[in-house]
Amino acid sequence: MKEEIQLQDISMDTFFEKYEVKFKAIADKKRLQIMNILTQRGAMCVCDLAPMVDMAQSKLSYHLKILLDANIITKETRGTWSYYELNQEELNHLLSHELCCVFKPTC
Amino acid sequence: MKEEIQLQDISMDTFFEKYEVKFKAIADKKRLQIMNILTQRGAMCVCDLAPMVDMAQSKLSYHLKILLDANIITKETRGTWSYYELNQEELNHLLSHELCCVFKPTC
DNA sequence: CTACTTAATCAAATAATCTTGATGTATTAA
DNA sequence: TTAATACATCAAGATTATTTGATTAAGTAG
Repeated sequence: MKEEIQLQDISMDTFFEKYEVKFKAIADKKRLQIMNILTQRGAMCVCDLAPMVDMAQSKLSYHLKILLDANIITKETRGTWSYYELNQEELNHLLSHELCCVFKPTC
Repeated sequence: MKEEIQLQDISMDTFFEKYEVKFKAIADKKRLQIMNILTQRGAMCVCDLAPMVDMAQSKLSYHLKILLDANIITKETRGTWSYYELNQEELNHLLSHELCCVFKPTC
């Protein structure tokens, strides 16, 4: 019995950690702004996104990596360009329907 | 026209800040664990919650304040006890239906 | 009143995150 | 080949967040 509870605790802990990463990724006004732009424009490369969010390239790459690691966005490299896009499925699992128009594609 | 865009930008900025606070509040495994317990047990006082999450009182109060300030939980003081409870309405506006059983009351 | 319980808050120490400018790598264009 | 563009990554410093133990305040019980 004790082992079962222990096992349960461990898996819940892993579960909480997983959501900590995801919520942490979207818990930033700049990253929410990035998500909002990707909601409206679809896939975008870093060089087009940078002026829209008024960020230096290295800073934008840093924030995009956080969203990417949390599986909030996806990345597709074509030539020397990297195109980033919202991960619609992931966001549907995470956010309310209400937030659809702002932070999730297909409103 | 420019003023309108400016105004729009300012309000979007406020909007992103608001969600930054809310997502930051739930972007922590300990606070997610607290929410999970409140989901299962309903309103609880600090002294009963503390041993369940294995936290010192001051630490738990700190985390509860973050959730309270973000309107994720509500507080009701009775005598010397403070009872904390999930804010169901707020969470429904924020999280997917899927997360209902874990982090939101009434599954 | 005194002792005890509950819980908020504070200050200091520690830890985590973010910003900045520079550097490296790959691709494209001349 | 050379120059330019796109973007990732790094290291240092700056900023925020968290933890800890102590203190305070308010309520309760004897």
